Amino acid sequence: MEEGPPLTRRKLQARETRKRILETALSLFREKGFDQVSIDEITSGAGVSKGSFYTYFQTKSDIIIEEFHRIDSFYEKKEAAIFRNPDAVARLIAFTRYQLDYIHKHMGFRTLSILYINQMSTFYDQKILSNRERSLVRIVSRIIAEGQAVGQLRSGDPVELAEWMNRCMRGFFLDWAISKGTIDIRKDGMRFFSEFVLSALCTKQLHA
Amino acid sequence: MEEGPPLTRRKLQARETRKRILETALSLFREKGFDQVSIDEITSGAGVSKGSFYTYFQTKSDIIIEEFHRIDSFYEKKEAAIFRNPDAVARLIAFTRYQLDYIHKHMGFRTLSILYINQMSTFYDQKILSNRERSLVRIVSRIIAEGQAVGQLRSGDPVELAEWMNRCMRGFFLDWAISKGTIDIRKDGMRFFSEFVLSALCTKQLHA
DNA sequence: CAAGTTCAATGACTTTGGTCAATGAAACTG
DNA sequence: CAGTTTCATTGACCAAAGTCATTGAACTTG
Repeated sequence: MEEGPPLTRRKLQARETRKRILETALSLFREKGFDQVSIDEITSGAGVSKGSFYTYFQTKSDIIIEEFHRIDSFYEKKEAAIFRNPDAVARLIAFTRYQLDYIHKHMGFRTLSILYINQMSTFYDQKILSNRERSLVRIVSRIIAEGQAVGQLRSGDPVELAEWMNRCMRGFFLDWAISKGTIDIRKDGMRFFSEFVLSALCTKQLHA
Repeated sequence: MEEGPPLTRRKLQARETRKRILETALSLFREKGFDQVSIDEITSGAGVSKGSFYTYFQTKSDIIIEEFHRIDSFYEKKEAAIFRNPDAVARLIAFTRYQLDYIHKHMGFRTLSILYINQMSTFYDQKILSNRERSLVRIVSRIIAEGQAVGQLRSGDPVELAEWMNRCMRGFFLDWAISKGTIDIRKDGMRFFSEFVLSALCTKQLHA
């Protein structure tokens, strides 16, 4: 999958150090919460110096970013199940349900906040959220394209429509993050999606 | 408008101090940018101690929050002009154009980032963005209700629909903030709104 | 108006995220 | 294998946000 870099002993050691920092940090975050963990705590826990932390990560929240990428492999894993649904609308609903469940179960609003804050603050942007290469965009735009082919969904560039749909959901996640989880992510999220966002994608209204 | 608290000399002095801090801070932010201004700089500029800053504001970004409220009086001022448009769709488009223009001209993506970051971080939430009392919600839900009455817009609770619409726009602003202003807020924002969000509000599709 | 209370204001102090010049072992090179 | 370069690692250092015990003038009370 990846190209093979020359794996010298040094590189191996470096990779090991990076991994140890990452895992120590994640474990501490899980235990005490992001804000309650200092970088000194992470590095002394991992048995490295503070400087080492910064050779591998730009900021404390970069650790969270690293974890975030897992969501895309989750989508990949669910792709087949999503496409087992009969039509585009059912697929989009299934997709959204998986998304809400995953974020509810594996991320939480605090992590999502950190992610958004990181993305707004950092200048060396990794363009994580709006990267068109993401599985998120790939899967949704595929569903949309197929829905258009059978006339179930409105016309327009499928990738752009996927971005627009995801953007609306991002608005929901932002509201959720700001509400500190007060909003019911699964119930309110599904309602917002199926009652509102989805209808922007359909050629006719779903609801009388 | 406000109830009259007993205005002792002390309270008067306190109000004056608060005002001086606020204005010094805003002026420095405008001059050098939020991140380039330290609290020490603000307080020494205002001729008060650092502790004073924290008796009036919880964090540095609270200053920005204070400014943010101006946008609602801007909406109020534009309300009449908005309602001069012939129908609900035209009004919603006009509203959105004013919104995008205002944010483009008077806020900028950095200020918006700070606002969102503040809202996600602070625990003593002032619930600024999703507060149903805001003019933003009042005006939009009024447009929607009138649009429903003449059958131009879909049915549903106007306040909820207004929140949903605003949420979608918040998604756009988040993307804009993350893109560091790379996205063209007025062009792309109008397109996103009129081509996508708006169609979730209409009984029939606008575009063939 | 004297004694007691409030509270705006202070600034030294703590915490913590982030920097960077120095180090030396590992990796090249001829 | 001696000389040179690379680069992971270090930890003292810095900047700046945020805390809090203390102060004393402004207020209240009897």
